[in-house]
Amino acid sequence: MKTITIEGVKDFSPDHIFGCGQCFRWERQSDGSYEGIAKGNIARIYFEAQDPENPFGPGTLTIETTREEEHNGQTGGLQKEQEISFWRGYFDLDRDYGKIKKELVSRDTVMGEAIKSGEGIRILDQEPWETVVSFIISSNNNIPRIKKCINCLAENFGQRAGTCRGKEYYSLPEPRVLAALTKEDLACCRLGYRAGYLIKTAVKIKEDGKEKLEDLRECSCEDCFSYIKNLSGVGPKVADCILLFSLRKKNRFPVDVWMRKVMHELYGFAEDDIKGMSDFAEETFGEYAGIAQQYLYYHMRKKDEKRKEKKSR
DNA sequence: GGCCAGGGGATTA
DNA sequence: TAATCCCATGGC
Repeated sequence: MKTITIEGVKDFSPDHIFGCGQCFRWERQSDGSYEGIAKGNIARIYFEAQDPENPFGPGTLTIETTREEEHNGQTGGLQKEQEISFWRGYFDLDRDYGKIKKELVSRDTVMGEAIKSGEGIRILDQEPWETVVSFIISSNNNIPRIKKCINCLAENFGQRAGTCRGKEYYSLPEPRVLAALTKEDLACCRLGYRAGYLIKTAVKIKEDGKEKLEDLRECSCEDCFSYIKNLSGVGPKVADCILLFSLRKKNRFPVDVWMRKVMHELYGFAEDDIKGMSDFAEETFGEYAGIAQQYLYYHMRKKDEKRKEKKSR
């Protein structure tokens, strides 16, 4: 086990980051830490603010990584400096979210309330292939089941990445592995009709190369969108998620049922006016529309939880 | 552009 | 027990 500590981290809450629907491979532990895997790196992470009165002020981010010697994954054998730089990138630590929050609040009145719900949200820099797979599975699906499907894929067809506190971790299968499978092979993962989309997309990515997907990060939004949207099982909503969560296009504004709810309730849009919502986000939030989306999404989820609690009492 | 099937499981009525 | 919902898309 190796421990990395990064000091002076602001606007950081594991609950907000891992709970805002952007990722599916991290699980909350009873002590409030999160355990999961990113780019083949197994880790347990926790955050402690310097001043408990100011939870979103500067604090220490601790990352415990476990890697087995025989495992020679993509980041295997990295020097400590490189490892720190990987996690800094993954947690988007070089972006000043405090400044972004201030800007968003100044441009819009509803945002203030939304940001208060998820002050410590950050957009993770996830692997494109994993994000493509995850969000194809996410279509018309709920988060617990999406997680189950992804874990099942990794455990049955992925590569063993190591163990953390007794739990075995697997990376997601490579495109060439998925491309060689049939719907019957995938039946154990209960992907439903998404299995066919996944196989078709894996064949396409295998042909084009996984690097093509990574290279899209350097391309324009338009080029990214048209390539990603062309994959089987990817419509405009899923494409926007992939652009925002892994291709670093922070201006994308994915509109799902929750966003429709929040845009309807707090901004007064008609529930099916997705175009109006997107245009409004682009005009109002501009380059930070994706980050604004995360605050709004998390805010709505929180609000819904509270509504349910009230009902059950 | 509108409509409906696709899986399956959890939640609600 | 039945209906509804879920971070939608594909195909007609």
